[in-house]
Amino acid sequence: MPELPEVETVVKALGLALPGREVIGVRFLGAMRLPFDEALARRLLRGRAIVGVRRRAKYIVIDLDGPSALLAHLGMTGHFRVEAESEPRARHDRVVFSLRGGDELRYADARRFGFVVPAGIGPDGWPAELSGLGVEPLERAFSGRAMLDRAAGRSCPVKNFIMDQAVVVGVGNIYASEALWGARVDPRRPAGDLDGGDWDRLVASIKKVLRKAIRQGGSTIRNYRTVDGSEGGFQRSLNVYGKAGEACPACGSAIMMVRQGGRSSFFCPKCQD
DNA sequence: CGGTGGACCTGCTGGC
DNA sequence: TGCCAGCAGGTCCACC
Repeated sequence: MPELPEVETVVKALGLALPGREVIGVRFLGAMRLPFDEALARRLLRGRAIVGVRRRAKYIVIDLDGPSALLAHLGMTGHFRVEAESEPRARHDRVVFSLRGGDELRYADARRFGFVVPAGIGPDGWPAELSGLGVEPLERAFSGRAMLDRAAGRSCPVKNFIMDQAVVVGVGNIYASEALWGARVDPRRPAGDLDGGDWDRLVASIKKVLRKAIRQGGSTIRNYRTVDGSEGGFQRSLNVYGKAGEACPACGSAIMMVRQGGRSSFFCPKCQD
């Protein structure tokens, strides 16, 4: 489900709803990718106020006062809701945090690829679990020059390379295809074969696509919803993702789909080479 | 170390 | 109408 724009949208919504709220109870309802230590969570969280919500890569960090936090990843189908405790539980609710005042923060995840866990904050200001991640794509350090160097000698397809979270974070299957189309780069080209001009265009395209998608609240293709249940809007701006056989918006050629690393890639065989 | 492919899960859709 | 293959926005691990 969620790539950087979707996670960013969720973080913004949680950031409006949660800070100042005190956690007074934690319930683990079962079946998550990572086991949830309910006793530890109660000890770390109960009686503590949420002070902020931030994003690193596709991870969500919910900070509490003191050296503790909740670390979450939405996987493919994870989502948070903040609603009154009187609202009925959803089928796939996994963890419920009771907040003083009667609301609950609920994490639900049908496919269980995501998780929420209590986490400590390390000396770098982030949970230790987040070490080893690549550069944030909207920061200045993510540049064509840096990517040209990073990709030297790499033979994997450029589409897989830009989805490698150890290289650059936040780019997933939708925005990889969209950014490559915008930069007119064939997703099948070996990453190490791109020249400086290619990388300048591709990096600019990634930034542009992600920024626009953030402005539109992410893409809702099927599952994704923000915290209040509303949909994103960027699905209306997609040029190639999910559009095999349709006309390329730039040249009218039929958009092609190929499998790369077990994922579907969409591109225009005429514009992208 | 780098590249590839499968595993992990459930739910929905499209074709027969 | 009903069934089933195939596919889904992510990550991790084993194997070459």
